[in-house]
Amino acid sequence: MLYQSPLTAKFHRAFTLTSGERQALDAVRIRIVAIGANQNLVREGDQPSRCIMVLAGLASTSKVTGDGKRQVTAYHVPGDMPDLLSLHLDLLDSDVRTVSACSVGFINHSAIRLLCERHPRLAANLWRTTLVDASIFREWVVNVGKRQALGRVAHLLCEIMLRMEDAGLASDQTCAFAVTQADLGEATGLSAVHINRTLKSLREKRLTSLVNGQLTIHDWEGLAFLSEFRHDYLHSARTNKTAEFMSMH
Amino acid sequence: MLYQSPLTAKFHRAFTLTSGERQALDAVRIRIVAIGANQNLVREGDQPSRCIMVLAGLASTSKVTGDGKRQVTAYHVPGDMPDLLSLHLDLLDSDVRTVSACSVGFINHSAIRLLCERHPRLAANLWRTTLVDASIFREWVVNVGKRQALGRVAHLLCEIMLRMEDAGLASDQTCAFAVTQADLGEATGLSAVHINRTLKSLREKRLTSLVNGQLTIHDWEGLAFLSEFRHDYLHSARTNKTAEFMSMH
DNA sequence: CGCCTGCTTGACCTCGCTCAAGGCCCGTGG
DNA sequence: CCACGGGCCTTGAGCGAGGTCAAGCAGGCG
Repeated sequence: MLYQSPLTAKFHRAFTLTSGERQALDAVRIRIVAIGANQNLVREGDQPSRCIMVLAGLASTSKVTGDGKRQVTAYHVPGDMPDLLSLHLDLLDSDVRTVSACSVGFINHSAIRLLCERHPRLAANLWRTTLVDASIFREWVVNVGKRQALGRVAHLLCEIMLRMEDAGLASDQTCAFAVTQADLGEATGLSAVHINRTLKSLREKRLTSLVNGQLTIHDWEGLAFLSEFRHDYLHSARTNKTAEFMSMH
Repeated sequence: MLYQSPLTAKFHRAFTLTSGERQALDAVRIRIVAIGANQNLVREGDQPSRCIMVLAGLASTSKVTGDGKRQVTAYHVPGDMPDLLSLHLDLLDSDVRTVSACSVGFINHSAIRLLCERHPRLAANLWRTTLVDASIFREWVVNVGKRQALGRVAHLLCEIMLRMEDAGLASDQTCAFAVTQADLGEATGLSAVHINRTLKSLREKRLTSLVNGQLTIHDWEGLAFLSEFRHDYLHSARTNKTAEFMSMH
């Protein structure tokens, strides 16, 4: 559908909207801005009065440790709302940054609050998206805590591919993933040098390749096996309990 | 207040309840059960129709990796609702287990849904608690991803102490924390042997001691400095934006 | 053209793992 | 009452995954 609000599109992917919901979503003002790579969108300690929605490109949530190093805790693909949590938490505890050049939308908290008050099903689904985010955080704890380098990187690549597919941005096991090897190090808790050797190994095993910001998975089975990847933690929008439940009313 | 529902107590700690809210909370049926240590409360793949609230003891959320090892992704102190997410996610992606012997309350999803529909402020605050959980997950990613053993263990101990304080269960820098060294290994991504050496080192530095299931922090400043501990990510209930905002209406 | 960013590879080192043995405490049964 | 066994804690020894440092290379851009 042409001229559909990105917010409408996000919900539309999850379940069938009523006309009232659709109208309310389309009515939400979104200020769209283009931003270059490696820029802060919001910073730890900020108290924003609006939320971000990634419309194009790749963003990340990260924290800086005492020695100036950065740990990425999440990547955000188009459709994600990285700081939706600022709706209920007074202070942000992480930075949200662009990784590649991005197009982002800014949505005022007040508009989202109104939406939640008037449309409980939309509220429930926004809550749900933050729960999926939490589920991904849990998997990342496992990833950095238990897997070794090869599986750890492989797991991350599997996740990115599936999430890009869900967002309709992958085809033929290929999607954009414009990260540097140093970026991957920050996300996996490995050094950039070791990321390089790990990617080389994955390439030599003919599992996957990451060149020119394009991720291609040549052997999904092999990569998933190597990384013990189970997609359940992504709670893919295709099976969406909240929508089912609430549409029973 | 005597005979107050644990659910009421949880919210009461966050903000001042209206009498309607209080009545609704007190009316929620909670089935209370005592369970021994190291028991599953719910399992990965379950589709529960009720939520757990920890009333006494220590629980954890964890996942098992292919080689049978376990990674703990969160600890739960009394007042926490470890699987509140099952309200909106169809399948659980983690196990929830008791660590020490626990008293837990079971609350039906239907009761919580009713509460959320009729009392938006309670709904917002439940949402908020899941956002705080997510914030803690993020910090755990940083902890396992970037800090080395000494700081990693120290950071965890700081977190536990603060959360137990928030729950009103710590005094004099001492609280119950009935974990084995193997448990701590599963939570930090370290081997039990190395946990032993790390705790020894923390003991020798006169920072903290963990004996007989009792955690004592002798030098908070020192321990926090060593682990770069910043408490902001706990979004302590004392400053609670949601409650403030919604009571302005 | 020169610089800067990112990729690649080698050499060396170290933090934390594994394996192994011994000790302590406590519950159970002879 | 003591012997035994099983958790859990403790410590030593050796090893290996991954970090650090360093150098060279390729490509894009002012």
